[in-house]
Amino acid sequence: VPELPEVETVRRGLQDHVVGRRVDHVVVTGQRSVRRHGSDALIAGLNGRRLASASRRGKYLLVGLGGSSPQCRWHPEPGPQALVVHLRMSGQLRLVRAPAGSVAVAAHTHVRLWLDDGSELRFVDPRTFGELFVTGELDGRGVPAVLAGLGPDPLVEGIDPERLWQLATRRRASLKAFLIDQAVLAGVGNLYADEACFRARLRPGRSVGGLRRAEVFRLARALEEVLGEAVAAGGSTLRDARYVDLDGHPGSFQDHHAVYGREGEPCLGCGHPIRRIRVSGRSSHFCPTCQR
DNA sequence: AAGCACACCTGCTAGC
DNA sequence: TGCTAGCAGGTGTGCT
Repeated sequence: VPELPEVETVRRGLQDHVVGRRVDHVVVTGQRSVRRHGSDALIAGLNGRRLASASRRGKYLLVGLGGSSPQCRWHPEPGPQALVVHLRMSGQLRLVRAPAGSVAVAAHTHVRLWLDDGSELRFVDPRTFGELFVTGELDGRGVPAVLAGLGPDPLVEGIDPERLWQLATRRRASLKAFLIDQAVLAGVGNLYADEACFRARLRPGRSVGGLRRAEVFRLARALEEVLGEAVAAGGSTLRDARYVDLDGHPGSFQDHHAVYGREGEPCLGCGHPIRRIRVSGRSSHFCPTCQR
């Protein structure tokens, strides 16, 4: 559920309240959240480091690390490093500004970072799909090598409709599968794919290779609009998957969903009941009269 | 070789 | 009312 707009909202919170702080102490209580390189590597990579920047690529958060760069056996490469965070399905980053240790620790808190201003950054994740790791090997834009397979980020690089059209014509898969493919665009997930399809008046089950050029261009515009509005609204917070920002506040874009989570409810455009089907294994919502 | 099924998890809910 | 089976989905892997 956390997709580009939700992760971007968390990024902005980090930018405003965490960037510039130094990590004084790291505690890992959930090994699965640090499974990529292990807790020793995370602690060694973060201890004493300055959190120098907060960027994002797709659904990945990238916190640039400054300050002393320890030559340790876990991060022998010289040059810049970054803390990479992926929230996956249920991960949350929460900032506790009260004196460290004075606020009850929520269930499923797996990593705690004590910062030099007395605040504490916590990683909470009931389903433990999310992860944190420190990596070197950043390219010129500060993107880790492990994320090299991601396509352009709609907010960072923008959406090139011509490129989207070129990619679409070579495929036989569904429009839904195309949109949630992170190599096509980084950051679009099931929810915003459905909302963009509604705005472009295209059914998610359409074969993407069968789309006309004008339809793909319409899709590019729809994606830009939906993602932009969702970011402005602070993302979507659903009933079950309760995404919240750094301060625990929900987003409000769920109040503007046209189709997602609205099965059986009237289409905002024509009143016809919204339908839900499975496309490429994903729950897909659409209006059968407005979308072709 | 692209495209698909499946595993990984826990919390919520629809349906007995 | 209480229980459980099923569903939710991002990504990595493995199979076709």
